[in-house]
Amino acid sequence: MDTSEKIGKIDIPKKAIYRLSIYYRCLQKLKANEVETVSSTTLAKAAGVKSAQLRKDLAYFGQFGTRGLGYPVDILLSTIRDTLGREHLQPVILVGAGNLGSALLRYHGFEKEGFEVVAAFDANPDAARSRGVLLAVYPDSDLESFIGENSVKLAILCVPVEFAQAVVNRLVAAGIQGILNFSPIVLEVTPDVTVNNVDLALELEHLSYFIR
Amino acid sequence: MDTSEKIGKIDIPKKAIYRLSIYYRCLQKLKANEVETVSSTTLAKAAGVKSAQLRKDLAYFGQFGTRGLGYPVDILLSTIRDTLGREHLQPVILVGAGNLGSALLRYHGFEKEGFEVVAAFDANPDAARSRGVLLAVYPDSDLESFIGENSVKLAILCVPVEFAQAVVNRLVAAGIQGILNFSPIVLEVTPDVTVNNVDLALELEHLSYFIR
DNA sequence: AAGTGTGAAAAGTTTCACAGCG
DNA sequence: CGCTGTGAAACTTTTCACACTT
Repeated sequence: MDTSEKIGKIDIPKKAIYRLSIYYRCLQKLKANEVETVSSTTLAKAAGVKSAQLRKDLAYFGQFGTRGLGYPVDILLSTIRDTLGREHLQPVILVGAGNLGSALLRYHGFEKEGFEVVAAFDANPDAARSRGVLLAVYPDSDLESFIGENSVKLAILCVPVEFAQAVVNRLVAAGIQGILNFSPIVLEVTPDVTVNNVDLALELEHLSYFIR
Repeated sequence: MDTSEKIGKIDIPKKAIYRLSIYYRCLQKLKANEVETVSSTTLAKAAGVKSAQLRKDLAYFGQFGTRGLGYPVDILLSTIRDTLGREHLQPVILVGAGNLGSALLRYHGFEKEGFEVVAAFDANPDAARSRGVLLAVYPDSDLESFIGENSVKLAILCVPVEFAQAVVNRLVAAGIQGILNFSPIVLEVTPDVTVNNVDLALELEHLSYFIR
């Protein structure tokens, strides 16, 4: 029974999944430098973790290291890509093209890492367009039909905090399964939906505790 | 190793400190509604945690609940504020007023939560100014003197990834103790400096694992 | 010799459950 | 009675250390 009945994802620690993304970045850099093999010590140092942790993390989803040698960069890259579900471009929508939202649209950090923001929505599309956003900005009434027709599963949420929960309810009902939430609020969703909170003021507050 | 003294902050779990900020927000809302007392069950629900956890978290830094009644909103608020080191406005600088950086300057999420972004720095201040930033944008050569003269301890870092480590070295040497880092890179700092990473693409990647 | 894979110990967190106070 | 404060149990994650493979 300890041989996992639970298929695939179930028992990889959540934090290990975050680290997988970090490893992925480091491996891309190595590959760009035409490195073919890397040891757990070297990769761990680049990723800012302990080598034992790296080995354990990788072991969660297979054995592909060679003892005495290290890990083949190529194989690790494609395995992590598959594990993270990044084989194909994931379409993403952005809801709330206000100050922060339209900034994110002009910022190309997502595209660089292989996510395509396919559309933006706002209660007032014209205002957003005037903020220098090049992407199509639709009225939020089009949300449901767009999500359905384009099978979008991921959404970035930047609406004002007082509207956040209501918009989330609509997103979830329309089929969104993952939400990157920038509003400082605890969102309620069904258990099959994953919410990731990015709360900038909270991060600063946290820092402020650690400075003396 | 376990030389852990009870000197002030030392042994509150790190995750509890994050939650403290969340509780703080919820309490502010309660106070705005003129609620005077709140039970652990109610506050916990608002914060999205279990009531036992809330009680344990609060107990880390004192006892101020009244059995049978709950916690006094006012006292909790000021205690958390003190614990987080938020008694006084913390000045913050922003380094790298490019796309994301200047967006954050126009976004007022920090000010709303009581942080004052006092200055911005960029290798090319004119370009930043043209992005509609109202705050003073200084050339990055002024960093060290500004930090020294204004005793700034917190910095938001939005420079391109290839410059990030070099800029951080300068910030740390100049006396910065907490860094909110938006570059997708693992920064090396001395142990007395705290780095908080906000890696937007990484958050999306993480979500992408959980959708099926 | 170099470096993975992994059980087992340690450390860190959360949850339980209930005594005890107002 | 209602609700806090908290030891102890349960669970999660990290680290250690070493057998084992190339």
